[in-house]
Amino acid sequence: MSRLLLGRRLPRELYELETPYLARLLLGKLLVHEAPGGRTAGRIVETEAYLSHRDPASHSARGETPRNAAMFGPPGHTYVYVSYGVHLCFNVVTAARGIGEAILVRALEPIDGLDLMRERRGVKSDVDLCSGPGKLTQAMGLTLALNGVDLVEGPLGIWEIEGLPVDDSEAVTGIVTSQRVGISQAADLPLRFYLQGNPHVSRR
DNA sequence: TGCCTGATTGCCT
DNA sequence: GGCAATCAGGCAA
Repeated sequence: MSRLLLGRRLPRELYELETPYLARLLLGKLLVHEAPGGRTAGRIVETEAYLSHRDPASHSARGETPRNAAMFGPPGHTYVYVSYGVHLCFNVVTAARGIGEAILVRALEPIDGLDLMRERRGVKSDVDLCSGPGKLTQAMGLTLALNGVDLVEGPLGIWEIEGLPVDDSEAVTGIVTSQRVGISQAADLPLRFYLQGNPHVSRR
């Protein structure tokens, strides 16, 4: 996918933008992982914002612990954690160091390295490769070893690409704002964002 | 120390 | 639609 050369990696300053605003801005951007086994990349189609102490659903709401320490780290780094003891969730740390805000990437549209994704996931349909937070970490080969790493440089990054090919199975008509998925605290806050009509969004 | 819950997924009925 | 898998953190005792 030589188109990558036409894009630019998102700069540090971008990750200091207001978290809900940035969650919308990340839609359509490309998450790229250069792993030893090969490159995988996916277009971000669904995100959720998690705020600091003012958001009881956020891992950071009760202060810093060894588990959520990366969430309090510098912006533009990752926060990866184990969910339900089984799956991993991938977050982008935002706001200044010590604040504790992040964006959960909930779904990707597979763009590059599809064969490697299929191998890792072992599913029949390509729609099942990255259509959920636990699915995409598996498909992209993300591990706990990538918790706290820098997205501005290194093997894992987010790119803005000119003319990125888009899934044409359904027309994308805009950005939808809704309630976050799978939480009970502050469930009414409109902090989930996804591309309307995109078949890779986790819940339609 | 022990119990309960959860930013989920996939298999079973 | 129901439910098990599987484990770390939070909180009660």
